[in-house]
Amino acid sequence: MSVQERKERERAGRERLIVATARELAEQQGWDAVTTRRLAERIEYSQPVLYSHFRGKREIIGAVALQGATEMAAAVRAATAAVDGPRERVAALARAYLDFAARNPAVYDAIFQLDGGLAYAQEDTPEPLKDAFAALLESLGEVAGNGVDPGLFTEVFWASLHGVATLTRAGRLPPEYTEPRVELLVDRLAVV
Amino acid sequence: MSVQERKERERAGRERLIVATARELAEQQGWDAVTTRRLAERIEYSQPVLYSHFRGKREIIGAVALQGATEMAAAVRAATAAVDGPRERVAALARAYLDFAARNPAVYDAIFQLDGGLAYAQEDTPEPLKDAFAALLESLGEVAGNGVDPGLFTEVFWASLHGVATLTRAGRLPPEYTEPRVELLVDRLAVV
DNA sequence: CTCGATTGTCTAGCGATGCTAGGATCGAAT
DNA sequence: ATTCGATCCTAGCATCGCTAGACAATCGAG
Repeated sequence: MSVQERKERERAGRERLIVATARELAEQQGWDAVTTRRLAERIEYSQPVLYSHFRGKREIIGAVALQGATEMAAAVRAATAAVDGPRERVAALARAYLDFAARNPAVYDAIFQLDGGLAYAQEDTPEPLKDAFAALLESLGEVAGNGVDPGLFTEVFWASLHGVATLTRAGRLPPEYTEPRVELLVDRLAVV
Repeated sequence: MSVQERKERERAGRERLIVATARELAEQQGWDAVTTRRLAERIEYSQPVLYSHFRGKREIIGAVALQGATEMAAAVRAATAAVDGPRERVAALARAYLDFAARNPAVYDAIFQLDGGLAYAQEDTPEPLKDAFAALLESLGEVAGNGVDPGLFTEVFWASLHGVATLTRAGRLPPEYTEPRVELLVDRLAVV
C-alpha cells in the first residue's frame, strides 16, 4: 500500500501547491492575472493537471476562499482573546477584520466578492465559512443588546465592516479615516 | 449646418442605445453576458462601432454606472422628500437604497463593484457620483450626532447599507430579514 | 455635375481566455 | 518480460476584447 499512499501524498501536496500558487499570484497581480495557463506554468505542470484537481477556475477560487476563511476566523479569535471588556473586544474584532481585508485583498475577494461556487447561509455551507461567522458571533453576540437576536446583530455588524472594507479598497472611501469609522461603528452599534 | 446636426443627433441616439442595451442585457443575463459581440448584434451594428463611442467595455460599464447613479440619487431624494422627522427620513432612505440595489442589481454592480474606469472621492469624480453621495448626505447629515462629522457619518452609514446590499444579493445574507436589519441600523446609528 | 477627399462602417483577424479530447508515456502487477 | 491502467501533455475548440485595413457613402471644390 505504500506506493499508493505515496502517490496520494504527492497528489495532495500538488493540490496545496496549486491553491498556494493561485493565492500568491492573485495577491501579487490580482485575480485577473490568475489564468489557467499562468497557474500551470508556475506549478510546472500542464493546464489539464489543474482540472484533475478542480472542476475549473471557480473551484480554485473557492479553495482559496476556504483557506482564507479559516485564517480570518483565527485572526479574529486571536485579536479578541486577550482583550478585556465587550466593547474593547468588539473594537479589536473590527480592527482585525479590516486589517485582514487590507492585508489580503485577493483572499478577501475570493471569500466575499468572487464566485467560488460556494454555498452561503445554508446547511451545506462549508465548515470554514460557518466557523468564520461563528468567530464573529462569539464577540458580537455579547453586545447585541436586549431583544435583538445575536445572529441578526452579527450579520448587520459584519455587513457594515464588509461595506467599509470593500468601499475602502475599491477607492470609494479614503483610507486614512478608517479608525474613526471603526470608532463610530462600535460606539453606536454595540450595546455595552 | 443642419446635416451635421442631424448626424450628431443620430450619433448621440446610438450612444444612448448602446448604454441602454448594455444595461438591459446585464440585468437580463448578468454582466458576463454583455460581450462586445452580443452588444453589437443587439444594436444591429458591427463591433467596431462600439469603439467609436467608447474606449472599450470598461467605459460602457462606466456609462451605465453614471446613469444608474443619477437614478439612485433621484430615488433617494424622492423617497425622503415627503417624510416627516429625521429618523423616519433615514429609514425611508435606507429602504429606498436597498430597494434600488435589489431591483437593479446589474446597475448597482456597475456603480460599486465593477471597474468602470471612474474616479471616486476625488476632485475629478463625475458629477452624478458626487450628487449621489450628496443625496445621501442631505438626510444622513441630520442624524450624525454631536461631534461627528456629517461626511464621515454618511460614509459609514452608506458603507453599512452597501454591505447589506451586496451580501444579500450575493447570497451571503438571507433576504427575508432585510427590514429588521434596516430597523437595527437606523435605530443604532442615527442620533435623533 | 464631376471628382478627389473625408468620414463612416464592415469584414477579417490577432492574441488571450477557460476548458477538453486523444494520444503518448511511464510505472505496477502478473 | 509483457500487459495494462493511471498519469500527463500536446493540440485544439469556442469565445473573449480589441484593431487593422478594405470598402462604401457622403461631402466640398472646381
